[in-house]
Amino acid sequence: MEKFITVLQDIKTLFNRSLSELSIDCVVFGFHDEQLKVLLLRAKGSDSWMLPGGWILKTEHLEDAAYRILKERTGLDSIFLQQFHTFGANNRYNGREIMARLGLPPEENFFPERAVSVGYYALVEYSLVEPQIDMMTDECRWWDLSEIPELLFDHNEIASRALKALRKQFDHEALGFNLLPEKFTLVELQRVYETILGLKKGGLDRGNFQKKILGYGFLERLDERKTGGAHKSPYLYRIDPAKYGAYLRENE
Amino acid sequence: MEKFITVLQDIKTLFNRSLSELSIDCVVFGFHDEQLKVLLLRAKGSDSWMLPGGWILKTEHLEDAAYRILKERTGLDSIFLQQFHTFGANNRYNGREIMARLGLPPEENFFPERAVSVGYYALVEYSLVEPQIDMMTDECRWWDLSEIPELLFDHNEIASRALKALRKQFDHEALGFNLLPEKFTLVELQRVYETILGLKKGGLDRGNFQKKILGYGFLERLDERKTGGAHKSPYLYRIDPAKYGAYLRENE
DNA sequence: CACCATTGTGTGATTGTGACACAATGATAA
DNA sequence: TTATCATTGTGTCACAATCACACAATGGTG
Repeated sequence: MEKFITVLQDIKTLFNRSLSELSIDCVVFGFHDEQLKVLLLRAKGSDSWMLPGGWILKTEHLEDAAYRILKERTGLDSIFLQQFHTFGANNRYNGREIMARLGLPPEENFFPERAVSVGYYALVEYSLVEPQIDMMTDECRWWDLSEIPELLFDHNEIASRALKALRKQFDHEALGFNLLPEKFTLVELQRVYETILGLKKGGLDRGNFQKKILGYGFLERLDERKTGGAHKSPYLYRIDPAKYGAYLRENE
Repeated sequence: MEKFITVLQDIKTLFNRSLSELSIDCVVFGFHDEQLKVLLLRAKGSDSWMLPGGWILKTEHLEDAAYRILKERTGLDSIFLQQFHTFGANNRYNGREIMARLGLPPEENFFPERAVSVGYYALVEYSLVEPQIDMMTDECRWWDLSEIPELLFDHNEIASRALKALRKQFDHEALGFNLLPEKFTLVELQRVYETILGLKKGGLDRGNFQKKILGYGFLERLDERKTGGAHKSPYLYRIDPAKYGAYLRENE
């Protein structure tokens, strides 16, 4: 139990430098094994999982806080990050109940009475992420989207709204490559779209998908091909930053 | 100057019952004279205008607070309301500077050091609104969207992002009738769309517009027609709530 | 070196959208 | 009463976008 007392001290120090009524929660999406993944943290000394999140320093821009929190959890600097909703139910969580679930004495409750949380979702390249715990957690790892357990607070709702917002944005913007390495094949990109849209493998017509994506005009076909499969080897593509910038300016 | 002292007392009382680091700002859209309008407030004893907004009671759900604030300004109970962005720049405003602009002594500054604001936009029926001032303001009235002056705080940015969010949502959802009376003609609805999308009168093809809107299947054509024009009189339509509900369930 | 899974690319059918046409009809005014 | 006019309700047609499918090309496998 001593370790919790140290943790409590650390948390209180951070808390005093931060806004007390507002927090940030992040839904970090990754893509691996043809599956959409979400980064979750296991609260210290418990079996309860939660989204990565944190507080906003008193002098810190909201968005900067979100980037900082993500950097702390993933080690990544440049991340596709999108604010999608602010969660303000007055019963979003019950500090004493959470303390109990964490095996801590409820009367020591350090969670603020009430906190509103700004939700962000992030798209990251799975292989570059090195999940890192923070002082409130014991474990940080990827979960399959379909296997997310019951989470602390209102984090299940936040995660499901993030997915909904992501799908909506996917319908209108080209974002899929944020989840892939720098070089990728068009079929890999197609799997990303199928997974996010909730379709089965091959749910999108390959020919039509390629025509559509290439029609955007910001993908650059490399001379390189991906080898290793027992079949014709596909071209690798990457984003042409200049053309992608032009595309964004025209369509945003 | 005494009146400000009373006001300060009232504000402090309210402030103590509310969250201190978080506020709400609302961009209220109305439609009149084939123009999109926004509801603005003039700060007490000054020429500076601002968006209607307010604080969230400590026990109040964020969304309930938004509805309450809108009810206080418009007198309306049932309103189309949409959260669109949370504004968290660390320099969103400077309390002392604002005090000066209001003709108040900067050292009496009662604005909190830092506040994050949740932005909502509302669509209301213009004719039903009775603009009402609050204790911080002298005047509340509609402004033409194109004539919005320089506003206090970051309210110009909030208003312009609200419009952007509104346009985006209009592209994908049928919302126009929220700005019209219960019964309306299809051409009236067309004017709403043209205005919001920034097109000129007739910018949308009448025939195609009607086919598209009626294709949604939730408009009910009444036996009534709108008379008064020196021409063939158009049918009146209204939303069929059951069919609209079904439409929302299918498309949301 | 034949086979296979998959790729690159094309084609024709279907659907959706945009531009336009025209008869029908309230009000207006001779 | 009736001709006129602006506007409405509705239909047509061309074009573009999307969809479903086809087939030759090819890297690895056995």
